Amino acid sequence: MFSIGQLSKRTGVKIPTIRYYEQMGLIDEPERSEGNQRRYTKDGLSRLSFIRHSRDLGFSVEDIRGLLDLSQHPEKPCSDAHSIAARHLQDVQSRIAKLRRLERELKRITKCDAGNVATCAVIETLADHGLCETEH
Amino acid sequence: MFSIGQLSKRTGVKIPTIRYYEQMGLIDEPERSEGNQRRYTKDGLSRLSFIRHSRDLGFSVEDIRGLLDLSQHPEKPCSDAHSIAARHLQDVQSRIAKLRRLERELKRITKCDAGNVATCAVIETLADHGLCETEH
DNA sequence: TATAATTCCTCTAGCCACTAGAGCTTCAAG
DNA sequence: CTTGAAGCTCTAGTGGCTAGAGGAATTATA
Repeated sequence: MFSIGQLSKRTGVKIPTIRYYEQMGLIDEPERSEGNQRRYTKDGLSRLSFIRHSRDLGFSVEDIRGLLDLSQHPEKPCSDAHSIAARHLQDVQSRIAKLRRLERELKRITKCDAGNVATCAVIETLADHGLCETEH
Repeated sequence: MFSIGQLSKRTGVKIPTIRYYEQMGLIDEPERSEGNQRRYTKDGLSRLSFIRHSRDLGFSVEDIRGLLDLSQHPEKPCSDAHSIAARHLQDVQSRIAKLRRLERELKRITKCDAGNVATCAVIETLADHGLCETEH
C-alpha cells in the first residue's frame, strides 16, 4: 500500500494532480486509512503511470479516458486506440506547422538593428500587418 | 467613430475579446454614445490591430502590454522590444522541439497493426514507459 | 510514551486568454 | 413608430492543473 506521497514520488505526478485526476474520474477512489488518508495498490500505481505517460505524450484528459477504457478491454479492436493516437498526431503536426510559421516571422523581425523604437522592425511589423512576409 | 461591432469586423477580434482587452487594460476605455455604447476612434482601431497582430504571433498579453508601451515611446531603445521578441522566439523554438519529439514517438507507436488492444503498441507503450524510444 | 516534524485532509480560489449565455437596453432602417 | 439587429453588464465555464488556508493524521525521534 502506498500513501499519496509515495505514489507521487514513484510516478512523478504531483499530489494535487493525483487528487485532481481522482475528481475527474480518471482514477478510482482508493481505499482509506483509519484516519481517512488515501492508500493505493499496485494497480493504482500502474494506472497512474499510464496516465502520466499519456499526458507526457500530450493526450488530453478526454483522450486518456478513452485510452484507459480500451486498456481495460483487451479484446477490443486496436483501431480505436489508433484513431485516438492518429488524431492526436495530426493535431501535434498542425501545431508544429503553425509554430514554424511563427518562428520564421519572429526570426525575420528580430534581425532588425535600429537604434530606437521609432524605426524598430519589431514594433513596426506589429503595428502594420502589411509588413509581414507570410500569412499567419 | 466605430461601434464595437465595426471594430470587431475590421480587426478580426471578437466583440467579447475586445471588452476583455479593455478590462485587462490593454486598450483604453473608449468614449460612449448617449446610450452608453462604446465608440472607437482610428487610434483605437490601430491599437487593437497591433494587439491582434501580436497575438497572432503568439505574444502573451503581458508581453503585448510591454510592446504597446514601447510603441508609445519612439525614443526608447529598440533593444527592449528585441529582448521581448527574442525571448518569445526562444519559447516558440523550445515548443517546436518538444512537439517534434512527441511527433516522433506518436508516429512510431501508431505504426502498429495488431488486431486488438491486448497486443496493441499504442496501449502497450502507454502502459510501460520502458517501451519508449526517446526521452520526453 | 510524549512530542515534534512531516505528511495528509478538504475546500476555495487562481492561472491564461478567452467564450457563452441570460436578461436587458439602445440603435438604425423602413 | 415599430421592429430587429446590435449593444450593454454580469456571471460562469473552458483545460489542466497549482497554491494556500486551516486543520487532522501519521511517523520519527527522545
